[in-house]
Amino acid sequence: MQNDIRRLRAERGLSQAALGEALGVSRQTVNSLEGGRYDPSLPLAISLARYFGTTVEELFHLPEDGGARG
Amino acid sequence: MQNDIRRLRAERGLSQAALGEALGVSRQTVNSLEGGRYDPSLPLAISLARYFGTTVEELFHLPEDGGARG
DNA sequence: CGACTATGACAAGCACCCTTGACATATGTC
DNA sequence: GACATATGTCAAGGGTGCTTGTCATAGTCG
Repeated sequence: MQNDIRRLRAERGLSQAALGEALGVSRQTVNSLEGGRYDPSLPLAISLARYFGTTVEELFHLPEDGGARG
Repeated sequence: MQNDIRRLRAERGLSQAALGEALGVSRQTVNSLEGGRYDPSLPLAISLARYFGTTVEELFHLPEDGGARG
């Protein structure tokens, strides 16, 4: 499942550790999410979307989703 | 974590089993989600929101959210 | 009553989310 | 070279999402 965490974090000049702290998770969790190693829990996904001022649907993309290609 | 699954399902006249089948999960999963026994995974949450024509943020409410109380 | 549907709930089991702790590389500063 | 920050990755462990299987209750239909 793809996401835009890395891009949004970089736009804000945050380190993975700083983002993790702001969200109440470890830096390894942020790193794993950015690397697509696994999907966040629903509460964490909502917290992430809120933190970046966007929505869960904008931040995370289902595999069947296709993306903004067409 | 609260959600509006039961209400939306009832509005459509679906059984828990029918909804589960439409989403690719078991009826026990639907039952547990409605009963608030646990939160869905992120992919399932997105699928649910889509199925009901709403958003994850509308369908699921963080505990700190307060709700429509004031 | 007998059969079917819908719902609620529990148990065991597997996979996954997230944690802490650790090791490695790359960059920048002194 | 020594130190600090930022990132990537692995391991072990605990909590939880979802599965199949099962039992119980309530309502409807014959």
